[in-house]
Amino acid sequence: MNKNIRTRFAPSPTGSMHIGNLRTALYAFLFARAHQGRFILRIEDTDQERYVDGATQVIYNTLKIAGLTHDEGPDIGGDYGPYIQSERKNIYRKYAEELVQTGAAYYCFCSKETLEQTKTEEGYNRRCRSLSEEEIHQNLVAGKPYVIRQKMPVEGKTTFFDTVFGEITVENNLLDDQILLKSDGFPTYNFANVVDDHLMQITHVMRGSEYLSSNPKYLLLYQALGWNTPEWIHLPLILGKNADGTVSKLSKRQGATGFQELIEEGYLPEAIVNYIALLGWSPKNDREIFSLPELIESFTIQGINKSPAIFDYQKLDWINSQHIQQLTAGQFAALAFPYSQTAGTFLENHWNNLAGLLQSRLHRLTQIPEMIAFLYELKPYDPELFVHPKNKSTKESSLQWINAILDLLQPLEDWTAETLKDMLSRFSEAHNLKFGQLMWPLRIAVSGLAVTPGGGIEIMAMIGKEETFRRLIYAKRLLN
RNA sequence: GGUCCAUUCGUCUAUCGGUUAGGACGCAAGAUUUUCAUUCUUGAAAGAGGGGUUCGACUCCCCUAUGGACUACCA
Repeated sequence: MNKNIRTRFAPSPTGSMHIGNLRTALYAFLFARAHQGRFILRIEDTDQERYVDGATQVIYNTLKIAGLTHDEGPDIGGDYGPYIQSERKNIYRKYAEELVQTGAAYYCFCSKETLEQTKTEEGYNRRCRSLSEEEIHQNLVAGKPYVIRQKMPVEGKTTFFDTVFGEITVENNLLDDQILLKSDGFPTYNFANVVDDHLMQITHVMRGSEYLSSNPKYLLLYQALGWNTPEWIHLPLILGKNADGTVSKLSKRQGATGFQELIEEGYLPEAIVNYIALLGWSPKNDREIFSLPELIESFTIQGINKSPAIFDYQKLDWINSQHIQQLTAGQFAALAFPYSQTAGTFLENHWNNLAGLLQSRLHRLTQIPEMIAFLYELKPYDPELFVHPKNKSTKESSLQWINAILDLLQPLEDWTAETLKDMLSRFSEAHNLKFGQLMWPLRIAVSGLAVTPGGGIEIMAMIGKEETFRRLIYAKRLLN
């Protein structure tokens, strides 16, 4: 085991944290932790136009909530800082100039407009490759804006090795002279990334496979600078399913794609982490439910898959329900309570009881309000609900039993689930009734719903005697 | 268009030349439960197509098809 392993997560502060980015962070984190290595956070804010205020804070928050703690970063420092690229501006210039000196890069004075116009011409962006020393000098002293471009070899091939995808070879003449340093003095991602990964001594570079096709350029850059290359580990993409059944890069249209949005939809952070870990990685056994420490224990590079994965909300729902059920009753009650805040004090008295009923039937915390709304207010319902063949329940039998129950419970003082259960089961025995035949109409009457958290007795106990009678009488009228 | 990559049930995946191709979500049926849910049992459901290599291919090679990514002074 190599204890010097260093991985990094290098997001751009552009707003919300996309699920795909979070998964990249997760894998880099898991790999570092699994090998007692270090996990570094670096902010790539080289695009002045896309900068979003407060976005860096979103990154910190997301990593924190997800449990992906970093060992070095802008907020906590480290030996290889600064960890924000905008604060490293002159570092990139130095290396870019060095590349110009060694002939691996060159000044380009073409304006964006000229390039746009000549886009169809072959080699349109290589015009400045063959500028004479004199021309370059003149342009420079004239203060003409310029960028620095990487000079790609015109012949031969470049081959690199990726741990997941294997050996990949491309023809050098297909590589374009990408910009390393922009005219505003900032580096491009393509350059800053290479420089920083080297300077920060990153040993394993993990990133989405959308970068696979530009990797030859990075290899050439490492070679031109005389640096050793890191191990490249490209990750399969996460795709989403469209309404028409086609598949494309996961986007808003297909549902929540940001970590924060998923949290708002009622998913637990540990469930989201668990699910995205499984999108593109497999533990090679049948296990599916993992905590973060368990993921660290199981994670291996060999388990990373090559083919893209489609984000499936149904499976996320299931994983979320599993994590909800693993919560202790106390944890769940505390977590779920804010979602129950739709009405007054009545609920607080029964909250623990109700929470217990909810815990095993939830996929998302946000389902709580709709599931418990009937407790506060009985909505008008269809009397056909009383009909349930499996419980031998008809509208006639329902009316009969509701009448009988009204009489039976009229004198009851001790209105608790235990007593109710006791009285009702004795009643059903005495009348030679299947319990369901009695309970079906009761539950419908007190809830007005076919599906409820808890059975009729629990509901009756929670809403109290007075409300129970009010609802039973309402049902009676409905059935008459 | 060009380049690169990918292709096992609807979805996530296991299989690293020899398996009745396994698991999970979802779906269906059944059991349990005072309903629903939970839990349990069972079922339907897959190697894109065509060529090779091999005693033997899901697995290796080639072609085709399909899908995706890249092709920015964005990352």
